[in-house]
Amino acid sequence: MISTKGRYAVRVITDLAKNNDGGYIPLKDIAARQEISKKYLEIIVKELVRGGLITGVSGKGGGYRLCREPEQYSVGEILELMEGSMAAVACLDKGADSCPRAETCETLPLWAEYDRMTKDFFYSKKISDLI
Amino acid sequence: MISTKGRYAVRVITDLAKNNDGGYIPLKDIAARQEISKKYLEIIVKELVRGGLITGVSGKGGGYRLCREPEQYSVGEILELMEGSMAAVACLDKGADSCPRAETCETLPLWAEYDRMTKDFFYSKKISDLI
DNA sequence: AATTAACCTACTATGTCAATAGGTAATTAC
DNA sequence: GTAATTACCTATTGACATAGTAGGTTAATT
Repeated sequence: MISTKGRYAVRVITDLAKNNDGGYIPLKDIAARQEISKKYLEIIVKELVRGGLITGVSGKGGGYRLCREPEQYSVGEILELMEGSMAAVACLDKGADSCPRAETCETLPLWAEYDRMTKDFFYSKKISDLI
Repeated sequence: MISTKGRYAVRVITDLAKNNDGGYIPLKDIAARQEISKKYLEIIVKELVRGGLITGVSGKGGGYRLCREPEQYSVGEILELMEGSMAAVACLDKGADSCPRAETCETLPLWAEYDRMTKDFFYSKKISDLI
């Protein structure tokens, strides 16, 4: 299940795209529009900044801004950044020591197919599709 | 992410389908073949029995058996039984009090589309496809 | 009666989720 | 230079889920 962090992050990026006026948008405004606690959003935007998806500027007139055009953000990369991984099962997670049963496992191909489908879906969805 | 309970349950059903000889298969054998702790599998098969997917018989010569043909088991129903739900996001979970922002939420249609795709995928996959 | 195997209740360590709290640093307006 | 604004930082917390383990009881067969 997709966590609030991932979902809220997509909403933040969407909000920034929709309300872009060329300047910086304070988190306070995003929190108000999206009806999400500003305190919790801080955690999320911090990771978005660290991941290079948005930039922040302190002080009066400061706030956050997208780094690229909305059509260049895929939902997939946002989710992957926030959730750490988009793997459907532990066996397919990055850094998962390859299971000794992988060769004979009858279900692994199923999970792999689902994993591929999920990634294809979210990486092909762009923020511009949501506005 | 799909939990071990869900994944192991699919492996149990698949194992029962593959090793069906008309009789009952003791959990000990399944545990040995699948290399999963018998103790943990007990929890899983108990739920499969309660959900009406398999039947169990105690005593010598006892064990577990499928109730239907392998092609009549969808992976989706197994996962839904074990995980309690297959909802991709909390907003779409059964029993979720409908969000007041549902009408205006820009991301809800995205999650709903993903949710549908996931359910379609797993409900169309049958155990017979895995053997 | 002995054996086998399902069935049952309870417990537990670990980790993640979804936040909250309180403070510091940077930038601008006056 | 001071006040206001805003990002940025560390730490903590309660609730819940996950992935099991432990030990015992009932049921059926040989």
